[in-house]
Amino acid sequence: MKHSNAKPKSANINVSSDTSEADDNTLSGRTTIALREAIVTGKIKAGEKLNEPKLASQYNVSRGPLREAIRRLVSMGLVQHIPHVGARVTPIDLEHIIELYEVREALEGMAAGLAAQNMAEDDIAELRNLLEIHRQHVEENAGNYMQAEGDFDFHYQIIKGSGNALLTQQLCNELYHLIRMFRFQTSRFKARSNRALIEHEQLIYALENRDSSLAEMLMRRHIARAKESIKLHLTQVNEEQ
Amino acid sequence: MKHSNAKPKSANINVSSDTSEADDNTLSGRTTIALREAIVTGKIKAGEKLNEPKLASQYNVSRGPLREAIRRLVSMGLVQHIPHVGARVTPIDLEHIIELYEVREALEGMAAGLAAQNMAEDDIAELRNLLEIHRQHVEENAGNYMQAEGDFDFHYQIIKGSGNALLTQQLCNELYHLIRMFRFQTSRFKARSNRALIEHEQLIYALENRDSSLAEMLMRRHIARAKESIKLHLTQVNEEQ
DNA sequence: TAAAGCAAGATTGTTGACAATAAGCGTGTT
DNA sequence: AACACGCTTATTGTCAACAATCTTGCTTTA
Repeated sequence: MKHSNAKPKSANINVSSDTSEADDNTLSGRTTIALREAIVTGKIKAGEKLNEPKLASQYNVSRGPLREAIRRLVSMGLVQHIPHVGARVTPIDLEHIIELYEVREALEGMAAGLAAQNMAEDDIAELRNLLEIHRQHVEENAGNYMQAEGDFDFHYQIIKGSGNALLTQQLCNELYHLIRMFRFQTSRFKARSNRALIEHEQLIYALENRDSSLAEMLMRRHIARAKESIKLHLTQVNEEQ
Repeated sequence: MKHSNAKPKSANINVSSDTSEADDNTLSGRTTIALREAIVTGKIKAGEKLNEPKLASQYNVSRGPLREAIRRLVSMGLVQHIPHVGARVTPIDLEHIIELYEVREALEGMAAGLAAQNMAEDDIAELRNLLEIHRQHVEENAGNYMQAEGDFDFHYQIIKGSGNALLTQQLCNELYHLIRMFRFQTSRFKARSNRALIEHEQLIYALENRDSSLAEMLMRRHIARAKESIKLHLTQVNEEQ
């Protein structure tokens, strides 16, 4: 919720509004969101232990709701839990990231293909607007940060456009925050902004023409390229050390 | 756990052993498994409400562990939960099933492609044994029930062979039980046994030849065909009513 | 000196009671 | 007679205390 202040309004329409979390007006629900954001943004660092009594007093709740929050984050993959030992924030290494991008490639590829079949004309037109906003941002700010969030909006819209609720659930509620966490941890690597814009434009073209297999192929390549880019950057970093 | 008694040993090596559930020696862990099986096998019917005090006394646990079990099943998609209202077993309709098979097509397609690259020779050889066992069962029993469980073993092995832990987690721990629940509810439609055997054999061939794109394509078609078969059967049923 | 065992402390798992919310039912009003 | 309001009851959400388990540091022994 914090980072959305500085964003342009139109680029923020759907990211945090329809994830069915605002209406969770229960203590454990709110604690889940608060804890999740703390972990994703790095306020609680990767590998750090989650001490129940400590965190409970910190968030002004009892251990009950806090435990429930932790379990939900476990099911998202943000936290690892060992019985009778405790929970700690999932430490992410290169291998995890690659696995994540392979799953995204499969899932979002399918989503793009379905979106080409099912997405409403208006929603595709909306994607073009989004693309223009992103283009402006890249030109103005030399493409950092905003681009990442804007990129999410773009993917988000296409996933929703697939019309597959399970697919949307898996990507937007489960894996989404894992991706966010990773991006926060490796936010030093931005690049690929212009390239991504071109790939997004091609994708919109495929959607407009209702070309399902092309849309799927473009999305898969788009994500596969991002994966390769990350692999390259991160292995370089490892070699430096 | 019940159905594994009658199965041949080699076909049961990995289904319920390495899902990291046997070692969850905590009350909530055991309750999760018990409740999950009750839901999957239909002892608790689809759409039925989960009353916490009632179930707690039924499973001889307090409400705490039981609530935790329910939340885990929610994250698996087996149960739906509304704050301050309660939890009920997810009612499955045709649309849900189609969505599930689309996700499987994407995920297992990717898994097959990766398995062609990463799977150990011995494990591929083991698949051939599995196939022969299945073939015998189809011949002997005119292909019912066993085939479904045997089919799982086959897919299970390939998914694990992908070497992608996240992919395996998503399919074998999250979606797997949703598929099982659906199959229990629609167990009247068996068919496709011979066809499935042929498709499995082709898939093994692709894996043996390390042909990644062929393996992916065959797996996707295999699942897409199963989807179409179900769609056909279930729409027929609806028309009858 | 190093390794094994033991004991104290801290942490997680579990329980039953209390508070808050929603559903169902009856009554009263238009 | 139908609708709306409020009360009762059942159910979920939350809490704080208790039990079981693990970790840690120290002592003891080979």
